[in-house]
Amino acid sequence: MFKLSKKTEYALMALQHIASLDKGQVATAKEIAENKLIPHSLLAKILQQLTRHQLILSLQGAHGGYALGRKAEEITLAQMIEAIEGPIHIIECNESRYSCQRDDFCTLKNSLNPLQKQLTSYLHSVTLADVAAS
Amino acid sequence: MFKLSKKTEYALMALQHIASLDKGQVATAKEIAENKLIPHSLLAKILQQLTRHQLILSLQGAHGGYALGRKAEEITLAQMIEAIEGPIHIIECNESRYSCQRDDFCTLKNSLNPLQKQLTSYLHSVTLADVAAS
DNA sequence: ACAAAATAAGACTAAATTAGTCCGATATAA
DNA sequence: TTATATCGGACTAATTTAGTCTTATTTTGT
Repeated sequence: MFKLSKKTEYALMALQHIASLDKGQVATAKEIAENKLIPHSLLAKILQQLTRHQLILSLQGAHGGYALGRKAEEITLAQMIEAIEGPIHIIECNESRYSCQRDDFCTLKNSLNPLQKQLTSYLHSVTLADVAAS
Repeated sequence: MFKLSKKTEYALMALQHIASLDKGQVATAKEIAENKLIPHSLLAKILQQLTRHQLILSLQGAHGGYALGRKAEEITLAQMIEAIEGPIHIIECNESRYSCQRDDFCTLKNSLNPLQKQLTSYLHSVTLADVAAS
């Protein structure tokens, strides 16, 4: 499927939420889950991934929660998606460690290269600030 | 995953192959399968789908096979992908019959609309002629 | 008429991915 | 020291994708 996963959708919703916080505020996984109707323990996992990728930062313990890791203008859509789904390759043979029996004659990779480039350059050009504005 | 399925890859390979035929020639599923290293019975299914969507036309019986249904310049990448994967929607809530509990407050759809539009307009602008040229 | 070579169609199985849950550990504020 | 969080990993269930198999139909050539 040429589609973002539910996890990614949830991640984007959560990031929108976190981006809307006032400076100094944090949001808990529970708050976000209730606010956006996302299963709490699934969202918890997603927020952990975003934290590992440093899109957000976490404060542990009571009164803990999440805040943006950097300015919304500096978080690209590409980074958000790739934090959850891994590197974006529209076809499998674009992946780094992929070796294919068709290597010597298959031209699909070349044929779809423009699409791959178009897409990734677009995803790098849109930021959380743009996404959150809507 | 933000990726084309194997079926779609196979479809594109097959279309490239068929597009390269001389006028009046047809290619059998078996030929294409051997040429592109695609499982024969899977490819057979894929070619049937492409036929139903009229991207190619089939000649049944002995000496039968497949040929392009119209000029390569008139077959868009969008049509090829959608013949196999169905309508392209980067998020689920863009789908026609999707109803969502978050409808009244979720802005994700709006936020990602530019991406959806960018992508589909690109896919409609590229044709099999472009794809086959590589 | 009949055999051979194709496509057509649908049921079916297996593998992989996605979605979601649960639990025990750790961190921190009050 | 208790309550409230995040962290991390194992686990299960559901869905999608990939691929197979079988039977029927179409068409050509003999």
